[in-house]
Amino acid sequence: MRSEIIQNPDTPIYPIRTAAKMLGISVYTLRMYERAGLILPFQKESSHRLYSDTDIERLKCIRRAINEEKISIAGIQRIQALIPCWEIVQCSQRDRNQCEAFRNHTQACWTFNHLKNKCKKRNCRSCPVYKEFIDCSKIKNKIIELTEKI
Amino acid sequence: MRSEIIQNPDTPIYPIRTAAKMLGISVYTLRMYERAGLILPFQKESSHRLYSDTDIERLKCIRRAINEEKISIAGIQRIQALIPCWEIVQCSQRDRNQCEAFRNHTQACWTFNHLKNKCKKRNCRSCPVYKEFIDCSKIKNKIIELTEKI
DNA sequence: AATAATTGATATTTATAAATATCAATTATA
DNA sequence: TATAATTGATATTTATAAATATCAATTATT
Repeated sequence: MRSEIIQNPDTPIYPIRTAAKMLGISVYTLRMYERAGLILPFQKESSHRLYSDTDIERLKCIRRAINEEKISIAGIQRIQALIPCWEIVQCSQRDRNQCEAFRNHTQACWTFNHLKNKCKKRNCRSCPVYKEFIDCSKIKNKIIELTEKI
Repeated sequence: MRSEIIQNPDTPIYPIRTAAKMLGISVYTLRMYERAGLILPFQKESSHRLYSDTDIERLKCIRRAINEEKISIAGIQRIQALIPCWEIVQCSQRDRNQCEAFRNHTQACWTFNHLKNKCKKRNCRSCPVYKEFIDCSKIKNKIIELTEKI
């Protein structure tokens, strides 16, 4: 409430119950989405989750996809798996070969442990792959953009 | 039965009832998939549908996606909409500007009437965009391939 | 000190997509 | 000529995903 004017929308501020209330859903549902790899809330040292305004936006998007657009959770996972992360983070051929996410086509890259490639040091929550695709509907435009460079 | 040895798998031979039996589903379901734009069966001059062996394969894939992988029909539509058709058929900038499918991100290109661009003359059923993606899981590899050319 | 969040496994409810089935009049097939 | 496919709109059934809710022991927050 206090510093809302200067608040960065990416700052994790809402505890899970507050986030659930803002979205009109239960805490259980929020955790279900997290287990499915659709979201990546901020984890404090204490292991308590915190959600930012951007997280809330992302979640609204997910809710819309499920409830209005009738895409199942498994469907959203498959769509997110098509984000061309290897181009966004500029993976080398070696990085790709070492990357489980690169080979996979069922889950978003941020649901993997990147132990062997350049994403090892990266915090997925602040990675452009995660941040750029709050809205699933932007993936096609990204693919267009990347194939246009040729 | 007769010429099965020399039969091209793309030749439309099975009437809808036969196709339904081969898949263990009803004729209604088959038409539902068609209305959703997931398949494009051959239409005779008489307007009766005929399905090829390749169509049956495609349908098995769709069944697997729905029943085992738990992707909803709306989800499959969104995934198919991400096939980079503009690259496969080599659309010009002008073609793209004239193409409804290019702008869309909810349905596969073959569900549109291509009246104004190079696909106008094309029969989607024999188009490589349709033929190459019998299996949805191949889309990511295509995107990789196309972004690798750079 | 009281309230809230954590884990994970499981159970229940509810909402709805998917699948099947009508209808009837028409046309095509074998 | 009997059987099968066509249209489109609508209705019903059924299967299951999505959502909510348990549990209890532990830890964190305010």
